[in-house]
Amino acid sequence: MIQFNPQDFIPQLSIDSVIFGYKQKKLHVLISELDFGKHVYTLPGGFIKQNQSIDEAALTILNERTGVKDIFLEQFKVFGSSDRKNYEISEIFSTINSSEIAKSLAINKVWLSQRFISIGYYALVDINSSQANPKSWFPIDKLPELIMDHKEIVTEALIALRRNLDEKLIGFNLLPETFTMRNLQELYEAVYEKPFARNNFQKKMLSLGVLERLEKQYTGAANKAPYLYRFKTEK
Amino acid sequence: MIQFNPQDFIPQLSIDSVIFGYKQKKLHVLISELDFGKHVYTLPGGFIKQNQSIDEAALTILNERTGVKDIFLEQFKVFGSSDRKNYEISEIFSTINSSEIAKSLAINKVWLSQRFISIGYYALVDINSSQANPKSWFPIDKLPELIMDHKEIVTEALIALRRNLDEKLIGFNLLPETFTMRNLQELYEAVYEKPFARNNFQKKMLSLGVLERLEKQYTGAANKAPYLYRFKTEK
DNA sequence: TTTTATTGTCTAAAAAGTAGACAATAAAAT
DNA sequence: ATTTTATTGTCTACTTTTTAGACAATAAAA
Repeated sequence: MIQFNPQDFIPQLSIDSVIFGYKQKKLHVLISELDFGKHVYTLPGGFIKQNQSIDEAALTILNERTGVKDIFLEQFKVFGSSDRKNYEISEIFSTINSSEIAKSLAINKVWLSQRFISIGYYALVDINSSQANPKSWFPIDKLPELIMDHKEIVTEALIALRRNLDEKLIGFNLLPETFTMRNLQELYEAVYEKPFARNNFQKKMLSLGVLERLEKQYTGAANKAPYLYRFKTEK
Repeated sequence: MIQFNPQDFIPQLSIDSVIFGYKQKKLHVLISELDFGKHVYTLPGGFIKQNQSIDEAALTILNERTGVKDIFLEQFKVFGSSDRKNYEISEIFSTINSSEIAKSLAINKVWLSQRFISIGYYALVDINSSQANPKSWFPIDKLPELIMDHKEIVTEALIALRRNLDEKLIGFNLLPETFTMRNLQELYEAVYEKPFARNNFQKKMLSLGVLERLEKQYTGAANKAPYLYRFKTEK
């Protein structure tokens, strides 16, 4: 594991990422829990190396936390109020998860306690193919108390997700490789927090021409087996 | 005029703003021209004071350049590629328009030649109520060669504008206080670069319930006089 | 008084979205 | 083997929205 060295990073600028996952028919968010005396909850975040683009920096964070690469990731808003400081010096702990390194953090306390402007990213991952601790996934309506403005960042991320789910057809990133139409509908219902009519939802999705119909899924349930679908990459 | 003092600002972070205006039935963008030896064209930009929010900083830039305050302004994207440096040290000149201060710039050359991450803002102003030099307004399809990635920033700003024009009903910011339905339609046609059907455009706009119909506008033209409209603030 | 260029709005047609209905089916219950 | 139950896939009708065509009203010039 590497040493945290302030001069390798861009000062006063951070990245906070809202990593969305989907399980138990609910939208979840990946939260870092830090235990130093009291428990503190934060969004996964980090800093930008001098030789790294902001997208690469965000990808690095995502990769560290979930083990997933090659996933949907997009900046959505910058949080830059003038009083945006971490009075608890806690945000930084969320970016480095080794107690060994914690010692050197004291040295960097000054660096870290400056005002920070943060670029918000949101990511969509399939929880099943993620290596994050399952306990780190919190239902979006049952988040713990988050530090600083992280709650607001989640709220804004959800707005961005809703705006893009339909338009950019990114929902598939939250599901496993194959899924039923019902799975997809329940995902939409979780994101928009409202029900969709089954018949019309199916018609709409099929009309988009982005779903490939596969074999049927026999689960043993006493009813007609649904088709599995896969998101068409390209031809 | 104030002295530029690097330690008052957040390092390696800038703001570039795409200030849109509308005249002669075309969308225009405000461009700064810098003459040091050869002519260089840039977007109006600046830096963020340590005690300023990013929105305040963007507003300051807008105000300096156009004299307009209380106008629509919104961040739309961060530009953060790892090689984003100003090899010509020219971007900075666009942020300070006094040759007197230019001397002190040499001292800050190191500060300014670092890699910069830039927050893109776009603004909508009524050109008629702006104090900017009319020659600084360029039609968006006839922009001069811009430094760095400023051309790309304009392209992204236009995408953001198109996405929001309908949804947030912000187009009125580009027009004078009162305008005819034809004015409004031509604005939309300029932004989207496509024609709209006159009858249906009018029906649609009126159905939104945000326009207040005023008296007729008699211009002396040999035809039926159109109504003037005003954007309803609130009641 | 007639002509011309535009404006405001009406109606019909097409497209998209919504709601109700029902046959098909996988497996459990009889 | 037959019936029952829960769900799925799709069809049709209805409603709303969007698009296209038409035309009377009008301001000022001819």
